[in-house]
Amino acid sequence: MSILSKLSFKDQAFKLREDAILDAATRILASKGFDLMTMDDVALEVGLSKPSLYKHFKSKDDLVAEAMIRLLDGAQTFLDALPREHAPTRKLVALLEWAMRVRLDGGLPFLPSTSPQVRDMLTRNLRYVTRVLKLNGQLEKIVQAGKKAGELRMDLPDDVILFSYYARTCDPAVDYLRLYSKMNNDEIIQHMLSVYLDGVALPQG
Amino acid sequence: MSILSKLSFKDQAFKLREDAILDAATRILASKGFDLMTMDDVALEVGLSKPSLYKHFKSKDDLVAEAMIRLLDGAQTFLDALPREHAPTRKLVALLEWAMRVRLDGGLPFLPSTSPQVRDMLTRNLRYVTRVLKLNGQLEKIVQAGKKAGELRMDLPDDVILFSYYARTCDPAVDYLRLYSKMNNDEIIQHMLSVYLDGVALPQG
DNA sequence: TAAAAAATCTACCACACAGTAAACAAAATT
DNA sequence: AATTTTGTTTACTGTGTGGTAGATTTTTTA
Repeated sequence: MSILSKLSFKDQAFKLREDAILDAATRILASKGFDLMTMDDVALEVGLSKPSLYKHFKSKDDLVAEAMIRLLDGAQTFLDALPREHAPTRKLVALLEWAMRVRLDGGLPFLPSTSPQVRDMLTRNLRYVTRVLKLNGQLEKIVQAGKKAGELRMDLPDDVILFSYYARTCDPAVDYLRLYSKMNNDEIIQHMLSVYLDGVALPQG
Repeated sequence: MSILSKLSFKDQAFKLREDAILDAATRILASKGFDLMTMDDVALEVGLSKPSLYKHFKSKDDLVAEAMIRLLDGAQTFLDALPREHAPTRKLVALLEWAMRVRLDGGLPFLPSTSPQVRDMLTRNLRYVTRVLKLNGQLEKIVQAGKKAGELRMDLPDDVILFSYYARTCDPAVDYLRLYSKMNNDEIIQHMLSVYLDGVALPQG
């Protein structure tokens, strides 16, 4: 076994542990939120001791930011994999559906609308901000294409369409529907998409 | 001055201080969120010492719950004051507009979607839950009336319309529009309402 | 104005949690 | 096998904050 392959094996193991930590952090974040998540929680869940976490992530903020970055990377990968020929709205819907499903499966919501402190912490993380800007730029183009194609309302500013879009990925209505309605995940997603696209009002005429 | 009027004067002063505390808590909650708000913050802002706060509210949770209750009472009052002859959707829109304006003026969002802990804390507060249930019951009836009147989509469950409604009162899109767009509050509100009612998609045909 | 009562504040406690130093164990290297 | 190196853990520190006891001031009553 060469030095190189040994190193890569080590790195592989290291990466595996890192993913396990991120998985645990993601689960706990999704269930308890940032402030109630302690580093001891994460260490217990992943089966390591707290100091070992700090070999991988230099702080709690860093750990959470990395979890969010992994989520964004997943979104980017999903978006990149969509057939180029799909209509703009179809792409938007597909990604939103993906984000909702991630969340309903115990994952994190896209937007950490949760609290100002988390938002501030993330905006201080360059790696995170870079990814947000990239994704945002692509989605902005898709929205503009959707308008041109006559799929999206021209009278709404791009901003409004986009921010409403992001907001749907962390919409508390999803949580409440899961808690208090008898719907399954697919029904919840379909209704949320329907409200986002067509609104709740009956079109007159 | 009789004993009775003295007592009522005292009570009045007490009530005034209590409102001042709630005002301060509301401002701080709206800006920093629950977890970053400390009782020392509130005491400083209102110009009292911390122990004095505890003469009015037995805990931080209690203080925050009372702030939310005051907000709900405001909503209830607003709803009660709406002319009975207004169409259902008009009532819904008026209340939603009111809630958004409160928030844009530095008040609290209706739904504490912020974090699971706050939600749990509130659901343990009977006074809060009672008000939520009452308001929810009335809004449910308005939604049903709106469907009957042909204003709201019949194919959407009441749940979906209602939870989406609540979610709009704490929609992060509002924050982002305020931060990153050049719109004034009225424009933001109009666009948010428009998206809720009619969606972002162009109606085909 | 003196005594009693109420309100308010200073100074503190207890606890939870992020982060770390140093002892300890395991692996790799010779 | 001996030695170094790497990785892990136990046990701790420091800080921030919710909450409180007791001193202190203010107000009320006589």
